[in-house]
Amino acid sequence: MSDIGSDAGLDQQLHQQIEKVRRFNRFYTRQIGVLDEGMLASPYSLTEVRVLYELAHRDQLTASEVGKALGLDGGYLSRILRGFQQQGLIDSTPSAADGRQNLLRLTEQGRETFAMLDLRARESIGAMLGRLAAPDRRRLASVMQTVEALLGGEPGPRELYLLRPPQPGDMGWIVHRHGVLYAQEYGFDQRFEALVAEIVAKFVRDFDPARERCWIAERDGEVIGSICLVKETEKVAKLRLLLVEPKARGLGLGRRLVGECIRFARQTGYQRITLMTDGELRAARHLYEEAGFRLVHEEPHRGWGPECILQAWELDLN
Amino acid sequence: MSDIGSDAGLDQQLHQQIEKVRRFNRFYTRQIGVLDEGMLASPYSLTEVRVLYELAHRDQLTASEVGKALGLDGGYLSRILRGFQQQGLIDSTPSAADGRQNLLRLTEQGRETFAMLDLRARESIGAMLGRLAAPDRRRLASVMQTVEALLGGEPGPRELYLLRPPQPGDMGWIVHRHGVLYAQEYGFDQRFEALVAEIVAKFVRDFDPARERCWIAERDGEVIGSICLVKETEKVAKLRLLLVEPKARGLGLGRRLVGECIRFARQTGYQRITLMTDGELRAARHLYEEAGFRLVHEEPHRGWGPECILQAWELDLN
DNA sequence: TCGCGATAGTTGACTTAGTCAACTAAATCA
DNA sequence: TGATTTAGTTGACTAAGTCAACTATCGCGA
Repeated sequence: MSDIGSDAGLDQQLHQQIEKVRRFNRFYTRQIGVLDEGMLASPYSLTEVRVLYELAHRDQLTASEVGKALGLDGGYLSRILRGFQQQGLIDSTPSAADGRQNLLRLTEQGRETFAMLDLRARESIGAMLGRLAAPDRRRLASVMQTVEALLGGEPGPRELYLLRPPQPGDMGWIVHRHGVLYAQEYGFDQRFEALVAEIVAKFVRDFDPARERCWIAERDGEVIGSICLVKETEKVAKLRLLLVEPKARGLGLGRRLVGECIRFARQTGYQRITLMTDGELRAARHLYEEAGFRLVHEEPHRGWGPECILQAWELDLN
Repeated sequence: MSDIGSDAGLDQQLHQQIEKVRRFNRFYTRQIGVLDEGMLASPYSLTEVRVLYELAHRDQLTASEVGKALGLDGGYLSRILRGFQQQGLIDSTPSAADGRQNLLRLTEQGRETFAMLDLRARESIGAMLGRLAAPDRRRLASVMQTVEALLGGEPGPRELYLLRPPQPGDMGWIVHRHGVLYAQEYGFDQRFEALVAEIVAKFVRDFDPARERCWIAERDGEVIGSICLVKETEKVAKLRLLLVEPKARGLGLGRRLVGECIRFARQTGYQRITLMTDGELRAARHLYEEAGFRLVHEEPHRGWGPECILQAWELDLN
């Protein structure tokens, strides 16, 4: 998916964003420093506190697990743990399963010590939050979650996707995303979005559950695609509102959606499916051809800003 | 720090917020660690890089100013600066004004060295941002600024939100959020969402730029509210599609939106504003009353699932 | 104008935090 | 069975940072 263009504008925007992030990093480094200051009063170093944290939150850990979790040097960690043991904060029992390992757990005293440190950390953050008004606090928490979600977003091996019937909000989503994506990619204006809104409204208003259907594709709780099949006449159905989010392209979702429509149309007794599309939509065109649709008509159209070519496609279901 | 009320609820909320902040701190500490990793390859320690940063960004600094800015120990800093001087990165000239001070500046070579380090830092952040889609990047930058503003305790009147004309996608957003929120709060079904879609479509189709308007409220690149004023007759305007996101309540946004509409209606020469609302919407009702609207009619309605009471309100201008 | 407390900067002695490499003992694999 | 890994320990080392004592200068008030 090559982006719109490598404008100098885009580039400059990225630079500004980088500067903002750096600024934030400097700021937050200092902020964390201030918050950690409280820990300096305790006889434990920051690293030691983090080790205690790990031990308090997962039981029966081995030294190497702690080391891996925190990225610590083995030798360093070994000494920290010996110190803890001498102070009676942890006890270690040789693992039955593996003679090389020791299983570590906080003792009662260790638990108390950690609780005290934990409380202090909470207090220091509580004090920071206390300086904010309640709505600002809420906002801060929510906004921090946003940062985490945006950056932590391990794309990883995610679920494929799920097709489901529409729920409240989905119809609006269809309008919203059509508006955004067609503006971005073809420069269509609000009139196009309004047309989609009308189509959607009509679909819901005149909905015939026996002969019409809408599918929403969802992945990780996020809508990533849509398609509807509506009745045009008793024998002819119309495919509408096909959309696949750019970030969900390449999953075969488009093909799947079109496939569902065709299957449903056959099963419901239609003899033909029609659809309208814009000639510019390469990916969509490819999908339709692949599914057996034929281009039956095209004409220029100029109602949404830039001129485009409206195409009518048909598929006979014999 | 005695809080507003020692509700268990408030208290628990604060605790959750504290946990979120701590979680964020752990997360971001690691994040910064990853970003700083690149610096490890250079012969300069993180502190040294920060000192160079200060020197590069403000000229004619004295050692103590740098020390204060970064919270460094004087002795430590003194040695770092001597090192820089020996490597030819900075030169220091005794201050004419104060014989104790030395004015520090980067040499040409120092400037080059810093540029190299700075580029590396930018690249590492650029790589991080590069993994995000453009809108997410914008959002991240903006949200980080918000964290900074909230914690930096700039008492200055910071930009709470921004009102702007609609862009592609916004109309769909209005439909989407109406659908979701009214389903959540009143159990309305898709027919309500469809009605909103129709209203929106009609608004765009028949839009009269001179006498109609729509405002979108945005915060951190995220839409948080909307309102439209449409022409009903030459003398009567209708207020529609007022929505404030739950998480943006308490900012006075609703009042502001209604206020904008009234101001615009006056200025445009309307003599009356009407609106329809549901009797259940307490917050909205309060807003309208406050703005001077009177309830002129109500009747039960049952087209969107649960029964509700449709109310007509009016405001005479002047 | 003298004197005193504060500030700018330096230096030596020290601690803390963390790294590296060599080692033992147990586990795993071919 | 022997070769290789892995868990954990230890000693020697370095980098990063702190602390306190010191000199030189400044600025202010008596």
